[in-house]
Amino acid sequence: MDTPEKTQITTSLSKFEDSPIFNYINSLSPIKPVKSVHITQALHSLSFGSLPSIFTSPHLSSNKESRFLRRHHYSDPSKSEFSSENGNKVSSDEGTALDVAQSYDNSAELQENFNPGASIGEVSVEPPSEDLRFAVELPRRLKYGCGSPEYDPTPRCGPQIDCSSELAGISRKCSPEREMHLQRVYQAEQRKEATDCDWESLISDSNDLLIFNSPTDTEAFKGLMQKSLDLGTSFSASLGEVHKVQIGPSTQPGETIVPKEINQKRDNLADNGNPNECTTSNPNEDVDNEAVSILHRGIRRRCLDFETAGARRKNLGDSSNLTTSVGGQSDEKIASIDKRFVPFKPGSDSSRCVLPGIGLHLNALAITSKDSKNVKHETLSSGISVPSTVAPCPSQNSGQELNESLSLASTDIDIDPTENEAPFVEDVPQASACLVTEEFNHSSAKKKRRKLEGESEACKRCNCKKSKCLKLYCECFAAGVYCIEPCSCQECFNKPIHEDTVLSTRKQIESRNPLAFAPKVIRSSETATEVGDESSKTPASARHKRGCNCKKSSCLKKYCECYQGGVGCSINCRCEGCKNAFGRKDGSAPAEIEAEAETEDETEGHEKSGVDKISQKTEIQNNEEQNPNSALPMTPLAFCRARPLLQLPFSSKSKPPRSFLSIGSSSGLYTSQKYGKPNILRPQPKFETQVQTIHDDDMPEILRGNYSPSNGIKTSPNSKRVSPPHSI
DNA sequence: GAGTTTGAAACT
DNA sequence: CAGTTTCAAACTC
Repeated sequence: MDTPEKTQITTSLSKFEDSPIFNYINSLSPIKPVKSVHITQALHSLSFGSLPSIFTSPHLSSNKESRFLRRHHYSDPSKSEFSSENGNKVSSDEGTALDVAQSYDNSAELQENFNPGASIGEVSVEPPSEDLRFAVELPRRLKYGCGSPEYDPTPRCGPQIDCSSELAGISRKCSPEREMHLQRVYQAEQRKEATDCDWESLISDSNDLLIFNSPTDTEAFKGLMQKSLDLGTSFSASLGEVHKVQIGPSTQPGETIVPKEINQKRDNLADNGNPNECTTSNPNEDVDNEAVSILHRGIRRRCLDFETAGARRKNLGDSSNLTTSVGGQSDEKIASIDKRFVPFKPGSDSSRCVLPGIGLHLNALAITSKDSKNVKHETLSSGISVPSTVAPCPSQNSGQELNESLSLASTDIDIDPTENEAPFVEDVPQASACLVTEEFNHSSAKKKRRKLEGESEACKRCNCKKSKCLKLYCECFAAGVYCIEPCSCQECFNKPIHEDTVLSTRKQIESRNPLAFAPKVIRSSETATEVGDESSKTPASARHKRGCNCKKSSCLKKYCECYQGGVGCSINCRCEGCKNAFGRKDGSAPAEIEAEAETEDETEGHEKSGVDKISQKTEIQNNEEQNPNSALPMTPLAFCRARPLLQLPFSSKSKPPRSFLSIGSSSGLYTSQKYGKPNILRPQPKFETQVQTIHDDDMPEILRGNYSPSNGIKTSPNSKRVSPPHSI
């Protein structure tokens, strides 16, 4: 491989030598050089290897080239596309040229090319400033552009090719109205494209599912998915550098990003258009950047989405890494991968249920058998920590039927083209469902809710009337997710529209109680691993963070958070007459409980108070198990204290840290089981959430190893409320 | 579906 | 920190 590539490279280089001038000329004339195509092809085949070795920057160039090559490939030189591409081509050439000669001229040309107006072709009309804006708003347009009917739907190689050119055109038009229009078109087009590309279909499906209100979200997810495909993530970084170089040191990072995104998007569009066909290049690179930017946006809007996306992202990244390792990846592999991801994919996932992952403490608490199953599937299949939100949130498409069964089944079907991937899919639908549109009737939502809850609590739906969904009374808010359609809340402020309010409120609450949004139930890894009997295992391994304060329910009803979470009561509980089937406060086994319950009923109240102390000792030991945190906490905190919503802002600012992403997933009910580690966290709730997330993403193995509660726990057993470790 | 019960969350 | 109030879920009818 190498040798042939080198030879090709040499040839290409020779050509490139000419490139500077050639490029310059090209820039002057809209007509594209035929050579470029060949070169690009050669480069394409070459892949990154050779060039990159020479320069760091080359990676970018190489990547671009590959992209460009594709484009050229697909598009005829005569077409306008080239004009837009010229800039790109130039850049690619530049990369090579830089390597060889690093001529300033080239850099200058490159800058020009990059400039919005740079694309000499027809597209390049816009002033740079607008382009930047464009880039910022980005992906949407790009994609929309592709989808937009205005452009030639009939692509030669694929619709997307044209799209790239179109994008440029679109970029010109930037006006918001245009965007709106484009969005509409885009959505419509996606469906059309679906036939052409599985990817697109998948994505479109996800859209249909509704998770994403805005196309941007979907795109973000797309980006994520694509990201998974990334051949070399390293390239993205290198790209960033390259852009800077090309653009000029003076340019700020933000600025640099814009052009990058644009180019990338263009490329991506082209690539995406025919994933199967085009896959050879690494569209992923671009995607990463895009995805990140997009994600941020999307994330803000829906915590859940973020989490899921992040989780997926990780997953994708992992998978991608595997695939990427192979220099020239076969399209087939990628495609297969994509398919796998697809179900997870942001689009599908996010669309349906929001963030299971995020901070669904409550969710975490209540894990139904289904949930657990789902989780298991996820873990097993992907090994990824995709939070499976239990509740099948009704998909918009489905209509109200949503019922859990439907949602699950339908989602699988709809979303996944690949049935094999089904396990993944299941999770996805649930999560996405939560997000759904508000269109659903509240009443129906309640009914559904009850049904779902009974079976699985995956999606939180609230019925708040006075709290405006800005207090912990609201399950959605408490879970760190935005309210969605199924919610029958009144005067709800827990919506993306009121993001600021939500965030500020969360901060206030956290200031009061840092652990307020931490998962309430901490589960040990043991529980997580086990598929079968959640209840049986969970009680032992998992415990409610703060413990309950039940007096009349005997911890036998859902009024009891411990019971609701499927965990036994612990020392932390102040409950009276505890009969928790999952484990009494005193530590008696569930079975015993039943037998004893009757006798104890009266006495227990007293006993507990008295016994509690006694049991405390024993439990304390247990707590050690539960509180593995001591060791772990550090890592989680380090990652992020983030809570879903709070994190969002962060994510928006900068790429969502993995932890962030993971958080979502981990926090999710199901995730908690998976990760079982949470027990470790117990002592410090915040950590818990964080830790969990961390586990999911990066730390899992470590945590798993650590998770053993054995670590000395510092938690104060007596006080239900753990002193919030001051955050960070 | 309406009303009651319950316990967490919020407030004082 | 303790007591009270508020709130929404859970539950019952």
